[in-house]
Amino acid sequence: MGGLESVSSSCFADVLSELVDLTGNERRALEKLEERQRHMRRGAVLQRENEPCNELFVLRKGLMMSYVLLDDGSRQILRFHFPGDMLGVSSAIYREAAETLCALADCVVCPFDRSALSDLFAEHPRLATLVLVYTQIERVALTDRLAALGRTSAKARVAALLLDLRSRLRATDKSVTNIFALGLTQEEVGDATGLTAVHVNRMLRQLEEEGLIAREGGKVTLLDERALARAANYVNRYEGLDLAWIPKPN
Amino acid sequence: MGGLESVSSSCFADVLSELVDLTGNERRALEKLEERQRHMRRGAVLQRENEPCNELFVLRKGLMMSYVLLDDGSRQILRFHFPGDMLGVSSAIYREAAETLCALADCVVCPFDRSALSDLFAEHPRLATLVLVYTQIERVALTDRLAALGRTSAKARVAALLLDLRSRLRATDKSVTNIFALGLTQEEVGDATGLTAVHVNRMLRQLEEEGLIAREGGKVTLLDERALARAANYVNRYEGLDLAWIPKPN
DNA sequence: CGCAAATTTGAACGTAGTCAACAAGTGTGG
DNA sequence: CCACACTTGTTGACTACGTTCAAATTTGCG
Repeated sequence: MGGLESVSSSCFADVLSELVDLTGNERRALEKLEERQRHMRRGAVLQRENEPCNELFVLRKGLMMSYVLLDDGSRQILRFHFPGDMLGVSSAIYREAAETLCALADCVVCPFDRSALSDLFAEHPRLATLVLVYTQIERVALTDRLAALGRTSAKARVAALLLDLRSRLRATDKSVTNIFALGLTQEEVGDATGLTAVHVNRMLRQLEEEGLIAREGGKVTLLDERALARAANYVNRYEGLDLAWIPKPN
Repeated sequence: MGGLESVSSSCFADVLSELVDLTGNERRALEKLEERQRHMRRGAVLQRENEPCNELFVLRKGLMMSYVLLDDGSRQILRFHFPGDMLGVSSAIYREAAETLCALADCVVCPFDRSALSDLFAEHPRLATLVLVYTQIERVALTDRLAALGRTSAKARVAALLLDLRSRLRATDKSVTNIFALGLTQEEVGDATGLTAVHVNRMLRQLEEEGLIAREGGKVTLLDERALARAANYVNRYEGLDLAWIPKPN
């Protein structure tokens, strides 16, 4: 995908360094979390809801999702995960995982022990603050989706998903423009937006008929981002941060 | 409400000490976050969406909620906040608040500066881990609601709200039984569950007709908690924790 | 007591779900 | 290379859950 990728030894450090400049020591400490690697095929499950989970992960390559199953068999996708994301933090505090982690494409993940987190914080308190900041950005993304599911139309939710996926794809791959492969089935889009696959199909068609998007060969083109964002109540949560209060490294 | 309340000098420390035993030093450090107090009347706004927010808060007394407004004017309540909760963490990382914090009853809150968090983590790394654990319990509660809004019926959402409110009330006040005042209008229940006030009313009536709850004088009685939990896919997220990996204090 | 807010109920409507059938891809093994 | 199975996408007809609108009633409170 578009030339050489600079392969850092810590994907998570790359994400955090978008927030503040990291010191060499901090980088090296983060690299320890990604010493081990595990390859996964599309469809493979890394962690299953209600099963013991002793590890956390950094996603190094690929695309994953976390979801829960309700007892009528329906599925709610909670979050899509991109390279550099830390996975399984919320499950790590329970005896049994709160959500399932599943690969949507061939992936590379780096597993690490829960205690590695406390160790990290003990030696690098500023990283503790940054990890908290990272999890809170996720929290705001989750509450945005909560509001979307609770209070917006089917069309708005689908539009919001398209915008969000595109901007998160671009965060890891600058070459992504307004045309991209979404890499999800309509069923998966439905499970993320709280809709049926049938209705997702209708909403995509409607967005297409209104000239907001185009579709061809599994690729989506965002034709009118302004109108999409308006239809979707979309806010990019990676902008507008204020981290000036985080102390300089010692 | 039911006798003398043990007034600790840090409500948040009380919450964390449900997770692990705190040292005297840790407690004293947490007390610093609650040195200042501010009283608020029911309906008062502590922080408004899209306005600058320089502070975080610990809720010491009362009941609050956080919500967002969509541009069609509808409201989504994100979370109810009880004594001992830390508020405004996610907004503190932005220049402008991501959500509004509003008092549902007369409240006492303790404001503190964002930098107090980094300072706390620098001196007490174990508290950094505990704060992370605290925010992740909240995360799981949010994803439970995300799944409820996306995939469950109106009746299930209302039932889940009743169960959740009761168990969280009881967490701060052990005298709460299966009968309690919910302290919310049906409109507020609707804004939390993604329903209209009218439909909330019908769902409450239906739960009543089915013998799952009783209502009288603004108080709700949970008559059949088992059946309610079944109807609601309810999981108590304050159980099942595993924090044995957190190191002992030095 | 009198007013405003909250609750309750009914009727009509509309968004999204369900069910079903078919088309278009996608991958596999013969 | 094709036949086959299987997943995914597409479309239509019908259903139903929850909304909207409106009006009456109850509750809380100054």
